[in-house]
Parts: sequence; C-alpha cells; structure tokens
Amino acid sequence: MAHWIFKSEPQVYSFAQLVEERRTEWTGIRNFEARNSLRATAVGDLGLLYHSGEDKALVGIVKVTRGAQPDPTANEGDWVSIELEAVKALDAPLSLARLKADETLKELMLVKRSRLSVTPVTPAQFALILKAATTKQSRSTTKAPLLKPSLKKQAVARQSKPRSLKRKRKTT
DNA sequence: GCCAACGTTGGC
DNA sequence: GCCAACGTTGGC
Repeated sequence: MAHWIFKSEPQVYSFAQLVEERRTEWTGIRNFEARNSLRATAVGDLGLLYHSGEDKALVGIVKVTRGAQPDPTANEGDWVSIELEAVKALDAPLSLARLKADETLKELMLVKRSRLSVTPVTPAQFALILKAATTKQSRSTTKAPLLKPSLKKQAVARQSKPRSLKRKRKTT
C-alpha cells in the first residue's frame, strides 16, 4: 500500500470539513508532479492531511476511496482528481516543527518541497508518523480540541461558498 | 512583511 | 529553446 500527504489550507478546506462531509472529491491540482502522484494512488491507500498556513501540522488520516479520473473542475488540460475519505483525526496534530526535528521525518517530501500539494510518504515514515501522533506524550494533550473553535466556525461558514479548493489550487 | 522556492509566461 | 521577469505559495 502506498501512502500520501495531501496539503490544504485549513481556511480553505479543513480536516474537520472532511469529517463532516465524510468524503470529498480532491480537485484542483494543477501541478504535474502532484498530478502524477494522484495518478499513482490506488483505492485503499492511506494518507494524511496537512494543514498549511496557520496550523502547519498533520491533522488527520485519510483514505483513497476512488482513483484518478478527469478533474471535473478543469476546463482544459490533462488533470485528474481522486476521492478521499476521512478516517480519523490524529490524537495530536504533528507539527511541522516536530517533523523537522525528526531525522527520518525531516526527509519527507512535504518538508523539503513544501509547495507540492500531493507528496508520497514511505511506509517507514507513515508508521513513524502514526506512532508519533499517538504516543502517551501526545495523549496528554488529547483533551485539547483538534481544531480551534474559530477554525470550526470558519469551516461551517465556508460551506455556503463553492469549494474554493479549486481556486486555491489553481496554480499549485 | 519578507524571503526562498519554484512554476509560468512572454520576448527574443 | 532560452531565460528574464513575474506570480504564487509557504514558512519564518
């Protein structure tokens, strides 16, 4: 099984939103390398959602529930989208700082190429991330909500808007 | 607010 | 086809 990290600004599309919707069409990827990764995904692959910007942390586990098909939001060009499903939030978000502090995880393509919106993850890295996000140390802060209340509000307020993921990703 | 990275565009 | 200019993104 292959593993992936999908990147999104939480203000645009958050893990909380994915949990609400349960599944979503991951559209708007307009970068060849990221697109090739989308093509390489397979149904059942597990991945992670990373919140860029304010959060800068891995926040949840996702699953690929449908492979690449032509991106319905692309007017022209050879672009694809996949379907993602929320699996579960990480007990504790894994911050970029913590990723960078780890000898193995600092090698993540997410860290090295922060602008790439879809990046592969090795099995070892994936296992390490899950472990780091569920250690007892992490659990001590488990009571804290995964997302700030303000973020949740934003997510709800955003629902009336069209999925701006596309807008946001137009150039990525 | 600034800078680095990097993709895209346009002139040649 | 090259490359300078420019725009976008993400992190600090």
